[in-house]
Amino acid sequence: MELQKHSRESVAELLRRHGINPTHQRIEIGYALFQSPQHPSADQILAMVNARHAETSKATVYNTLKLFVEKGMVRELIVDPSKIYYDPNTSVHHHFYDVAAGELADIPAAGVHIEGLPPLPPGMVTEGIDIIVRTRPAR
Amino acid sequence: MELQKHSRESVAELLRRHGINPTHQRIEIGYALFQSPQHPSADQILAMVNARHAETSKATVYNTLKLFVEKGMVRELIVDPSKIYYDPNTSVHHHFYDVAAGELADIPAAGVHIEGLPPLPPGMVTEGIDIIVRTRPAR
DNA sequence: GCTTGAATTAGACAAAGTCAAAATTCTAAT
DNA sequence: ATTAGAATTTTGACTTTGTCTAATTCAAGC
Repeated sequence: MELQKHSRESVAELLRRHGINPTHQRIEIGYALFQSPQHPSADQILAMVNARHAETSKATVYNTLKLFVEKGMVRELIVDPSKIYYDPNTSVHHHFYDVAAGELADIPAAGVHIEGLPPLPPGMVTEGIDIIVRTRPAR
Repeated sequence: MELQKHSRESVAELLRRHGINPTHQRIEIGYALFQSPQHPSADQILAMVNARHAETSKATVYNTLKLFVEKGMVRELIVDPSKIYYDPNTSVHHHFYDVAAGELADIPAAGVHIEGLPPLPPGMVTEGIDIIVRTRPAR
């Protein structure tokens, strides 16, 4: 399964498989992302990568995440108006989003059906369908 | 229907109905929002309101939109990682989002069903369910 | 008119992400 | 090993969106 813990070696191999040259910084960024228990944002990845000593710069993190997305290795999640979360699971799935904690949890797509959607606007094709179940703690 | 063209008078009445004191600035902001053919962002509303002459400040637009949301008159749509779009239609519905044009279109909820969602995480309640069909022009 | 609280303003500020140019690293060819 | 060009990273400035703060204005009640 894609979401198993990765070693730095397997991250490098994953990068190569997606047509990405595995530089030191890219491996560290990929490793941090795939090790994270939550879908991290860019600034969280930056903090993780640089936790022990400076490994990489902010711009490199952003540039690298953008490359990962372009190469289809990672998915952007847009649930918060001020930041992007990154999801290493590119298979079709959806999310619970706890708005109080700012945390995402995967909903497996298996068994989830949407019925009754109207036809697309003319001339358009679907890029994806996001289902976000916004949750908050019960009071 | 909620989405019919509004006069400034009917915007004022709508504000009162939502427990909002209808000041001049609030009426102008509400009028711009309800007149917009698209779901506008804050900066678009600011530009519309101030098109002929300075009617209000940026901070007032943001403060006012926040109040409209709190009072349930307007809904925030989060489909773009860098800005919030505002939707005067607070009934349950979903959206097509053209990522190339940055434009939203309503999908009426009637007939739309989601089946197969798992139970919520323990201790949580649903605040809402967003379905966003991301579209792009066909090539 | 005065007072008080609500509303607005203007400019500063913060956060997330981007940009541009310089520096550094990488890679392939010799 | 060296070189050259491409790729990548770095640094600090910048942009955009939204927030904050203190001063000012407005409106309602007395």
